[in-house]
Amino acid sequence: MNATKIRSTPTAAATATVPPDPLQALDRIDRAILRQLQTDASISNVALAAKVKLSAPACLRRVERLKESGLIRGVVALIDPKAAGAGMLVIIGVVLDRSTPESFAEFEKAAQKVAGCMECHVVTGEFDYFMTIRTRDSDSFNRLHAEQLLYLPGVRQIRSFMVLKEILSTTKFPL
Amino acid sequence: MNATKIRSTPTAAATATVPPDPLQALDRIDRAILRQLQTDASISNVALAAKVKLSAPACLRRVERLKESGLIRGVVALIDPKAAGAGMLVIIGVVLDRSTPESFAEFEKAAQKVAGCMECHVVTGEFDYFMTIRTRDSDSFNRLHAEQLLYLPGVRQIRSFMVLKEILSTTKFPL
DNA sequence: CTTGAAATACTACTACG
DNA sequence: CGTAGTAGTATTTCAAG
Repeated sequence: MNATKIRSTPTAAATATVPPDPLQALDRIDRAILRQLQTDASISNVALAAKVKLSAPACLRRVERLKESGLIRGVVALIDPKAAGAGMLVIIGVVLDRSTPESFAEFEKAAQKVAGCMECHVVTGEFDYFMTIRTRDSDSFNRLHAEQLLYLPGVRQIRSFMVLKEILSTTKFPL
Repeated sequence: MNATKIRSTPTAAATATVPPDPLQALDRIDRAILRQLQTDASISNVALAAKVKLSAPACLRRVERLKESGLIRGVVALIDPKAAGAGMLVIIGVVLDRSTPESFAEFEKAAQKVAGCMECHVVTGEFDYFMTIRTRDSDSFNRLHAEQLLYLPGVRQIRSFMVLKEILSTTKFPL
């Protein structure tokens, strides 16, 4: 009955400089909503409301609040890579020649334009960047490698890890 | 005017054993739909129809066909990791002790249960697996590392690459 | 095989208690 | 938060290209 109070009445810990875990600050219903929308957001609001045992307007208000709060970053359609003819995934470790701000900036600008680049991250350790690239097959990757990757600015070394099997690839957040 | 014919009249190349590119087999409108839905799928069908200059029913039929064909794998809400208190991303390279089917199977089963594991892939090269894990901060990752990662079955070595900056992280497919 | 116009059923959304 | 009402949308039907 006062489960919703958790949202409206922050605890002492929640008001500290570093909130412990924003997701834990949500009540059971909000978490159920997020679980559902992360799995299938094409569900209608009335159906969602029924699932979480709430009236439609109340449910809609919660969804809108979750969006406005920024917790829900967006609602998107996911395309199946295989069906789209890009069944091959390659993870690439990149080492730059020089570790200067200009070198990093130049590389990042170019990396984002690489066809099929899904992720690009600056990392600690023996690599400067990790990128993941979706492409069709080894032929198309070889072409991409020879024509684009090897010409990325400031690159000393590129190491490719071909993905043989995708065990897990999710956008879902643990709740 | 016969742009739509591409869908209904496969070319000789498309009937070959390996279709060249399923996305190229789509007409301009289907691609516009996919572009929009990959960016924001919370748009109403009438608004989408207006954007692609089609009547609402025709637009809806196309969307449904794209879903039934499997090209659209699903529509989901994306949660902002930072807002969810999991602003830290770590990429992990794993080397197994033995390269036996049992060893791989056992590891994969356990790896999927690791809290915050977003991706897990078998790769070629100096690692057996790459995993990406979302967690809150270095403290929580350290805990995860000590309590879960080090106890994954059959692991010889784990190398962690902390993500310092996420340059690009997209679910969008190039169209 | 696809489209668009009209009609119906359902849903989102608002106002209010 | 829920109920009731209104506005707008999804969905079906059907005629036409």
